Amino acid sequence: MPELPEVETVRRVLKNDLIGLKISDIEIRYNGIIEDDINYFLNNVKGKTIEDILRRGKYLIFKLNEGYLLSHLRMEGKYFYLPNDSLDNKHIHVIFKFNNGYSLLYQDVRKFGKMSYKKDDELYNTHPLKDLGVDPVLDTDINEKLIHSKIIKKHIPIKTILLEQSIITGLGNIYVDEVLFSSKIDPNRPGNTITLEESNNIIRYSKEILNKAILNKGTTIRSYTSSLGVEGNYQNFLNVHTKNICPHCKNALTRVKINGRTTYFCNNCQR
DNA sequence: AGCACTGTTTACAT
DNA sequence: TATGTAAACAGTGC
Repeated sequence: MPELPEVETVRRVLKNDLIGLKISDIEIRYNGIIEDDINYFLNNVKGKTIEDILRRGKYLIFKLNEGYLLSHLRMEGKYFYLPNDSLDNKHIHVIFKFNNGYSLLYQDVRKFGKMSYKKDDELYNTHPLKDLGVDPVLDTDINEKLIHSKIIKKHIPIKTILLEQSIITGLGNIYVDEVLFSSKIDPNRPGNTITLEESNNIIRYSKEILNKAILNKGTTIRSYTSSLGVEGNYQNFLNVHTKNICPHCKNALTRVKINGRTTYFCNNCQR
C-alpha cells in the first residue's frame, strides 16, 4: 500500500518501539515473503539486535548489530508491535519475537511484500537498493542536470518513468499524479520531451509534496489505514488523485490508464 | 457470477 | 537495451 511518506511514517512509529530489542525467535508462516533461502535468513537474523531503522525510497531497513533486515511492504504490508499472542489472523505471515514479551507481526493480505537479509557490505551495493534513483527526502543535493539527462533518454510516459524508481525513488501512483499536476506536465508525455525546467519542477515538487505528506503521516484512502493503524491526513491535500474537478481551472479531470495504473490529470493545466 | 479494481515490483516476451 | 504485458495474491464493489 505505501509510498515514501507512508513508509517513512511506519519507520518513525516502529523506531519508537524497536530500538535495542533482541530478536529472540522468528516464525515464518509463508515462505514467499522471504527472498533468501529460509535457513540463511533465519540463521542471520535470529539473535540479532535492532540498532536503528532506516529508509530508502519505499524500503524499510532494520539495522541489526550485524547486517540489515531489508523489508518492502509492496501493496498491503503492515507491521504491528504488540504483546505476544494478542493478535492473530490468516494474513499474519512473519512474527519476530523479542525478549520483552512483545512481538512484531508482519501482516500482508496480498502476500506481495518481501524481506531479505543483507550483510553490512551488501546493503547499498546489491539489488534492490543499488538500483534506486535519488530519494527526494533523504538526498539534499540532487544533481538536476543528471536527472534530466536520464529522463530524456527514455521514450515512455513520464509517469511510467517516475514509477520505475530508477531515476527518482519514492513516488507511487498517488504522489506521481500530484507531482505531475503541480509541475503542469501531462503524465503521457514521453521522457525525451521533458525540458530541464520541467525536470527541475518534478524534483522541486517531489520534495515539497513528499515532505508535506510525511508531516501529515501519509495518505489514507479507500479505508486503508497507513500501516500500524496510523491514519494519515494527506488525502485532505490531494489535488487530482481520486478527484473529479481541477482545483485550478475547474475543468473536469481526465482519468486514464497509464502503464496499467489509474491516472488523474487536468488536460487543460497539464501540457 | 464474473469482472474490474486496488498506495508495487519483476519476470518474461517481443 | 527498451518497452509492453502478465504475474505474484486476496479482497471489495459493481
